[in-house]
Amino acid sequence: MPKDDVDRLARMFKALSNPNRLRLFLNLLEESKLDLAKGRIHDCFLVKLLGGLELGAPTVSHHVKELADAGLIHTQREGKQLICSVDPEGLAELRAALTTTF
Amino acid sequence: MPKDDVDRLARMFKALSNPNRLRLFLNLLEESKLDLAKGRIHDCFLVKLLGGLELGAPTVSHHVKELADAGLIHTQREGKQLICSVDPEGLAELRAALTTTF
DNA sequence: GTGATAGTTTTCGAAGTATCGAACTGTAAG
DNA sequence: CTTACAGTTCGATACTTCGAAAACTATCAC
Repeated sequence: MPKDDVDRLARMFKALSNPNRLRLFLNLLEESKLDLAKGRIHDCFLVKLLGGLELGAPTVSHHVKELADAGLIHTQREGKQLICSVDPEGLAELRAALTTTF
Repeated sequence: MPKDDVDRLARMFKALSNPNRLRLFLNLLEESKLDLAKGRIHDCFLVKLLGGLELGAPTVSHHVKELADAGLIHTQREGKQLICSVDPEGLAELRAALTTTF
């Protein structure tokens, strides 16, 4: 595998290496799953993603940025709120890297 | 997902978050794949896994320990050498966490 | 025993990370 | 215009991590 690919992969894994950040991502993933039942990709407010994590606003903002920079989630403003969604391509890359005939 | 599970997952991701360590793991994964053709789980010397990585022995030793502690690989001594193999359960956990109906 | 090989432990400095509080920037509502 | 809300940026602090050098341990060959 080319060095650049390994580096990008490592960056994704790093984004998931912090428990709080991982929780954010898993919550979003779970929301996406639920929402697929309704036939569309789900978007989610930040507040909703926190789900009991006791973190300050600046910290959350930082974590969301890390996930976005790593290519794992997508964000967009909608009025006052920030809407997050899982980036399907990033997720697919992760899964592909871990998939073997093993 | 329970906090303990999230923490253990985060630890696995952290083990893969360093490019050099990720390369070690991917090399081992690749070796495992090749060897499945011969019908057994593959073991591999450290030296072989390095594959051009320019790292000192202490650094490699440290990385291997991190991967083992995270539950991603299994190690055992064989004479002078250390034999590494992928831990199938750890790998399965990772994959399960990233697998959705998404 | 000696020497060589393969890996480990300890320790260090440089660099990076997590979290927070305070101050700031939109955006919507009144 | 003012207030409140949602998130961001900045700066500080405490902590972690990567990689290396030096010294160590364990194993094999002689």
